[in-house]
Amino acid sequence: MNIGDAANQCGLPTKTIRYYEDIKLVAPMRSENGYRDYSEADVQRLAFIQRSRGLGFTIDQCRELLSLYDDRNRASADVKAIARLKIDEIDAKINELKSLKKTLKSLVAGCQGDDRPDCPIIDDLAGAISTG
Amino acid sequence: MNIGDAANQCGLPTKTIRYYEDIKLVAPMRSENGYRDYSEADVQRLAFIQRSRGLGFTIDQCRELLSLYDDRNRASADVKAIARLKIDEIDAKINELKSLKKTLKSLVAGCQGDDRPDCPIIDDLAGAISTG
DNA sequence: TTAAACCCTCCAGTTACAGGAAGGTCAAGC
DNA sequence: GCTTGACCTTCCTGTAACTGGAGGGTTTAA
Repeated sequence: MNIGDAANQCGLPTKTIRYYEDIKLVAPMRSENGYRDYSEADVQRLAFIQRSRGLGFTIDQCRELLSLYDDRNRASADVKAIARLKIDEIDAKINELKSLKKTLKSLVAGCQGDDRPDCPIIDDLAGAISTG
Repeated sequence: MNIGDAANQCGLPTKTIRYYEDIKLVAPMRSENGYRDYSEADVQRLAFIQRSRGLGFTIDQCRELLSLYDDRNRASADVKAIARLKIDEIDAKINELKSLKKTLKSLVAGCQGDDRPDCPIIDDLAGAISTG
């Protein structure tokens, strides 16, 4: 099938699919007219990538997952390890964001928020010791 | 002072400082030998950016904050609004990550994690209906 | 005088695509 | 047979916010 139909089936834009071919995640056949020709397996592979990306895996992690997907003898422990790593990454990111939020909230709480120029947020960013 | 000293004082790499000049966040004088020459005000400005970036503000938001920092007649409400916006963005990102984490955790929980190929994580990514 | 430690500009690479130009192909309708 | 529009192709550029490196000039200390 042509790239447009493949795109409809896997839920990825054609641009993205061509990009994935560029970086060698998928390798469809070519028709005589030069058009890409996707098999069902190709589309499933694309859908696999789409879901993995949606879960926050990077392209490199997708590549690793794909090689496990391809490997009929893989150990499920290998897959689990990658997923666990991702969970740890997500946790770290969440904690970082929480800490940022806390700081920002305390700055916002200390700011009058009126039409006067007095602003502890700016003072803090400028390096002054905030009194809040 | 030269860029190296400025870098030490504001906590940014020289590469980054030059980049900030490129995108017109700071505009130091030049010495006769062509070297950048930073005033105390320049360094404070750089430190301001460094703290803002550290709090997760984008460069564009930093630009906005800087214009408020420069404006002695600004309303603190304007600053507060930007900070609030950032808090909302952070909240959205946290929620998204939490949801991803939840999905991944349930997948990991369903996976045996041994040396057998049977793996519900891969099955799920491949689009099969997981039995877990 | 020479070596190290600075400084300069410019170019390429990073991540994961998106947008657009310029052109070939195909199916439908007149 | 011809045109129109919807496809498809490749190639180039841009995004965010830098980082690394090449190739070269300057300053400072020994």
